[in-house]
Amino acid sequence: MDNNQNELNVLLKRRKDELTELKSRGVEPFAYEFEVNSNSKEIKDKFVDDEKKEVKIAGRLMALRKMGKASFAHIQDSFGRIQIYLRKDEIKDQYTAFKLMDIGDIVGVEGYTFKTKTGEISVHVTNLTLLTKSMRPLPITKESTDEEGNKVIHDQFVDKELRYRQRYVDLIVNPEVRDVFVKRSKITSSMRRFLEAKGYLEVETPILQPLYGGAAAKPFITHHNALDTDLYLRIADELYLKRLIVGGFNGVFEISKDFRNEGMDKTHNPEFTMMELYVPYKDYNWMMSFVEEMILNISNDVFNTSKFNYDSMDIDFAPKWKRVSMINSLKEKTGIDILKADENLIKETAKKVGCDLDGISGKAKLIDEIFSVVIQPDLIEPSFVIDYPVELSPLAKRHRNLEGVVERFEGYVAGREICNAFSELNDPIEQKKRFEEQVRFKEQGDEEAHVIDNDFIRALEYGMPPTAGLGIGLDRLVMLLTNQTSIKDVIFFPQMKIESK
RNA sequence: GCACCCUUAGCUCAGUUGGCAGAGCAUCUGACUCUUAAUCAGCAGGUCGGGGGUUCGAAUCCCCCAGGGUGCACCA
Repeated sequence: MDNNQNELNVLLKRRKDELTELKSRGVEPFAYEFEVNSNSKEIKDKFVDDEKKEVKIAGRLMALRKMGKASFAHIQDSFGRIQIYLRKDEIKDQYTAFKLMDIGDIVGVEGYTFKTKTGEISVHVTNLTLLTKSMRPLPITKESTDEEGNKVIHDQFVDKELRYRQRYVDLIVNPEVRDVFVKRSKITSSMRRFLEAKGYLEVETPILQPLYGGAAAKPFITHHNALDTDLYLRIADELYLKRLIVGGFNGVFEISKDFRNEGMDKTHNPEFTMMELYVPYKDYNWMMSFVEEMILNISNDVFNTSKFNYDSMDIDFAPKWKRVSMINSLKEKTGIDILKADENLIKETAKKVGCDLDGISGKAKLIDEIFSVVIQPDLIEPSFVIDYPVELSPLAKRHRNLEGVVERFEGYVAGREICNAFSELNDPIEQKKRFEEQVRFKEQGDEEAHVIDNDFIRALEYGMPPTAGLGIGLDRLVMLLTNQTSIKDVIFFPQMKIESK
């Protein structure tokens, strides 16, 4: 990139010249360390009027107001911004060096706290050390305060492409971006603590797999040279985690990346983060309560509330979430019993409710499609949709009472799916039949149908206890809790096309 | 994958009917010891995303390409 960079070259050259000039004055432009004993936030929080407290802080110069023999500047550290004040008569040569510094340079500041006559808590500099000379100009944004005291940002750095490709710049100049990712980290660690406190073991299973399974999706294919064999990047953790339940663990979970070779949009990135949990001797009813408890716990832990607003929708994670039977709700909305209806009737119904049937075949997929049109958009408050057609769920256990459905639920919030869970199928004979059915789907052209995993069958043959399993898409959960409508805004480095030139 | 929209200075954006490519900020020069979107004066900065076409003349109209965004399709 960087086409047409004459002007940019001028700016880069200027900074290079300054670097040379600083070196010739004996200033090391890339220092080795600097010990701090405070930060921008702590200084502001603990400031007492008339107290000149000695502090050492470090940060990036983000605004400069040079006035001949005295200057103000704002430096930004990982906690925020604070103003510094420098006088030539006090810091002498360092003031000359300061005049060669730019927005973007990282400095170490020694000084004492004070309040300016306009009331801003600041640091009066007694020693200024250049820590890193910035060789490239940052996008300049400016902040002001309107009459109501709200912060107004001018010339905000908004180019989506540049922000995603150069996330480091985005993080420097758009503080709210940083907040989202801090929240993301806290959500993940809160979830991890919750699961560990319940006594479940965090494990790691293969990302490179000779067979892919556990979900309906197209995989990425890669090649191992020494084994001279193709391997798949995992599309789900499920089948390996269930092998570990066979192995006797009292509950295992994994938080990690899955990969699906499919389209990209506001809710899909080719690599995404999943949390999968498997707990022996439990079923999907137990898991529903568990999800309610876990999500509530995370929202209270990280946000101190169970109430959120997502994309103008009010959401409350306080239990108990609504239970919606897929079969019954479809009966109510369309008047047909989808389990008894034949494919033609279902197809007619699908057309009637306005489904786009391109590329959709088979009873199960038609049902799924009708559901997504007539039910899903109304699931704003946290809800569990329960009891799915067996054809859609080859790894789930048949319902103990209802014919044709499995014990499965998906959690929906704000019309979006956030988790998927079931009573796990542990009958190896039936599992084999279900896999064989998937193979038939595949032969009929369903590219996403499961492949048969004989080692997994073998594991089940040794005996897997009744088990409840759960998958939560972390990225989407983070989107909900941080009110982001694009998955790209909760992933540091979303997948982009390769930069040309 | 399909449709539509966007791409002009380092950043944010104007640019009329096709008629000399503009502003603010940043940079540069100078002034300025409590400023805060600092201020004041001056200078400079462009292959208008790339390529082709129409035209006396294209940032502007047409075609192709690239990147990005949005919607649809598919999926979690």
